Amino acid sequence: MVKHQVNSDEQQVPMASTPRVRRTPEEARALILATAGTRLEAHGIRGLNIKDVASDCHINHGTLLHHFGSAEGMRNALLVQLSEELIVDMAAILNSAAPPERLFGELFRLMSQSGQTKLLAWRALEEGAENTLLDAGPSDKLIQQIVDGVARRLQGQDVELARNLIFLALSAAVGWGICGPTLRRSLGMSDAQQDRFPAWVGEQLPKLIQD
Amino acid sequence: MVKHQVNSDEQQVPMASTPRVRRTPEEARALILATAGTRLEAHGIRGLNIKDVASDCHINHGTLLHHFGSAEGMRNALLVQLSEELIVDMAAILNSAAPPERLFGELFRLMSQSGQTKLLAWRALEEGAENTLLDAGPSDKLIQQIVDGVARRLQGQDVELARNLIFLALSAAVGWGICGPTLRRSLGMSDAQQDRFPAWVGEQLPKLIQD
DNA sequence: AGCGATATCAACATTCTTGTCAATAGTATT
DNA sequence: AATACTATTGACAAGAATGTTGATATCGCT
Repeated sequence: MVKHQVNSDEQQVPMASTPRVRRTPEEARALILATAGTRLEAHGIRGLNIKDVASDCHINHGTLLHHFGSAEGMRNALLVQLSEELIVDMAAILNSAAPPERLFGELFRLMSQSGQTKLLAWRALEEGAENTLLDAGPSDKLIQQIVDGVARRLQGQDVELARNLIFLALSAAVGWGICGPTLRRSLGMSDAQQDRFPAWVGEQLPKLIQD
Repeated sequence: MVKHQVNSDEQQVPMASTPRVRRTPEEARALILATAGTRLEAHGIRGLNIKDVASDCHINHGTLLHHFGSAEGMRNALLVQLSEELIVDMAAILNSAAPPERLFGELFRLMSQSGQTKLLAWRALEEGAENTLLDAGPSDKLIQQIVDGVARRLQGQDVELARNLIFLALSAAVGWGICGPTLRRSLGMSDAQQDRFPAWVGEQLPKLIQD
């Protein structure tokens, strides 16, 4: 291990005075959240600690706390951002003219691959069963978006049935997004078959409506 | 707060010498795992730290480490035990003479409420996407149990379809077990309707077979 | 009863994460 | 150019969780 080589020359120069990058609060928050999102994909929930996120941003972790108040604040902000992104993507699908089977399949694929889903599931697992607040935030708006969109597409069908179907699709999307690879291996399912799974779900679920 | 009242009398008695309970290793492990399981239900994953589990057992956390080697070892042992319990319950359902709709419904309910599911999901979330080993342990045996059981009940139907159905049911069970209450609230679904959901799933999924 | 094996305990050490604080350095405004 | 504002930084503090160690008490065995 090489220690700091302090010779007479370097002692004169007082450390090259690290040039600071000063961002607007918006820029800083955007940078941090983007990095956090990347870390969530790459390293899972444990990648969402402020030290590592700040390190990836090349900023001090105190700066991160300055912008988000706390580590939990950062995760909340990330959840909000991911939810908003998900809402946009979902609206695009719901407003498209795609046939129902594509509709369900795409929604399923979107939900299951979203980091938002992972964050919500992780919270539900971390906190006990009693503490599932989630404070009517962007998630509720998101779900409402889906319900409205699907209801619009089903035009006058049984609302109760539609709600159950959505509930099933969302539950499956969450479970598949989290444990999909694990279940796939255990089932001896091929990669190709797993890739087709969202489309298959999209084809099958609408069949339950016409019954 | 009452401090240790040390008077001249008690000074003679050198601390009442806490009576130790000495268990067999099997008893100790069983006690610890039972307590851990209870904590998992009550406090979520965060309840599975060795300090709290040991405290609930009224034992020192060093003792816990003595029996399981590490905190991760304890969680592994809990996962194994929960898996074995789940296998037993599942075998009872699969070997019963219940009609298919009850079969699926009961399997769904069982999977979704199992702590085993929560532990598996938590691992997948904590570690990044790359680390989904799970070492072909009791979970695989569990899944195989289901596949065999369902295949026996379906007798000669399309195996590919059956596998997809199982995949769907398991994914939905995982997602529902974790995020069910959250999704329910967001969907504006009543408690009663959510209670009927497993049964509904059990009725609907078999319909996809006869298609 | 004496003895060996080991389950148990208390105390300490380590590592990780979060959080605090005073000082510093860009940026905009006057 | 001087000044106010604040984003940024480094160093330190606090707490939680895991792990280590030596001593001790309990049980089975002779």
